[in-house]
Amino acid sequence: MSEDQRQLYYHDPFHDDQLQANHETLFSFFGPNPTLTDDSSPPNHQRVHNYMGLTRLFSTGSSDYNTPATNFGYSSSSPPLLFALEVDQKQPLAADIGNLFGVTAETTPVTPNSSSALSTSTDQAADDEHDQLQQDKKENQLKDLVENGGDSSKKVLIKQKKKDEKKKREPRFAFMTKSEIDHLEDGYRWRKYGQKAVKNSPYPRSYYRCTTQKCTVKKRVERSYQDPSTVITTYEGKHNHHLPSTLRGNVGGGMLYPPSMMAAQGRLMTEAAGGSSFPQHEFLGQIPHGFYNFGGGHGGGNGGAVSHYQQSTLTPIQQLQIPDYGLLQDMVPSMTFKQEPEFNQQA
DNA sequence: CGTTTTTGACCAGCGC
DNA sequence: GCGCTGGTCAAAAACG
Repeated sequence: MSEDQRQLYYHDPFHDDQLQANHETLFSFFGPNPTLTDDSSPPNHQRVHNYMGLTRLFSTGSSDYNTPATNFGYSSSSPPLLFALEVDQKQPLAADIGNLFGVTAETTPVTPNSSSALSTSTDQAADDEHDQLQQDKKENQLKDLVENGGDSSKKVLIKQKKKDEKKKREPRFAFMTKSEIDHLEDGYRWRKYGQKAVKNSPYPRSYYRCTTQKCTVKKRVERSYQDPSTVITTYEGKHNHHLPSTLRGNVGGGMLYPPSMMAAQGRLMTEAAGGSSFPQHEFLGQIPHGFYNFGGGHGGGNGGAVSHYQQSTLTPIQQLQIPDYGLLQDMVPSMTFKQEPEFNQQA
């Protein structure tokens, strides 16, 4: 591992409250081009292609669109996570995070020993405590209402119940992506339904909804104001459908890795997940042969590469296990993760 | 013409 | 209660 990569790892664009990381899940797949800390360097290196799809990255390739979530072991007791991914792309990125995690349950406190550049764990704990207080408060209010009786109270009660139901949020998973474009292609079709200015940030936040009927998955896309080259994509909910067969300028379900990712020795920032037990695996060796030769960057026309990729035999990694999250390699069969040594040493 | 994006308005939660 | 902020709605505009 290079020093640059180390720097990249410890770059912390989320120590502020911009991401609301304590509610979310952030995963980090930083690549070998640690430009997060040095964006002054022009992209003069060859960007072989700049299109990728996490759809396949995080799905096993099986037809079970919920498999990744299952494999990831996300449950009501799972702490939030946040991925960060360097894509170094100009073309859309595919990122099927929503389907990846396919979550339905609420998040619960994260393990307190999670070392985090994101400061998510302690914040999460505090937040949950706060949530609990709020919940207690509400319960007391409801109790009062019931005890006092009366029609008006009933109405308020109903309203309150509705509120509570409405407030139940799907868990969220946020990805950091080093990208020049905001909305990253991820294999699903999204309709933008809102855009808001973000406090303390010159960059707006966009709100998208999955266009598939009865699918309630949403995602938010915003650019980090601390590192404008980084896009923060937050998924909420679980897709109840497969990838659309027809996609705009995309290959349905196709997964194309950018070289930066492929050579990334993809690593996971594990602090939110308990931070530690990633075995040392190499990633580079699993790049499908000839993968770099497809025509990404030319806009579309990448079916051949997908075909090639899909035909590639990827080395399964059985040992990769994330505490509380299950086997990540089931989700990311083409990738191995290197553990940042420092993450082993809990502060 | 159907779909998607834009954008101002609206609402809810929260802190003061 | 008021103001701020995040999130959503929905009509109009833009797009393919």
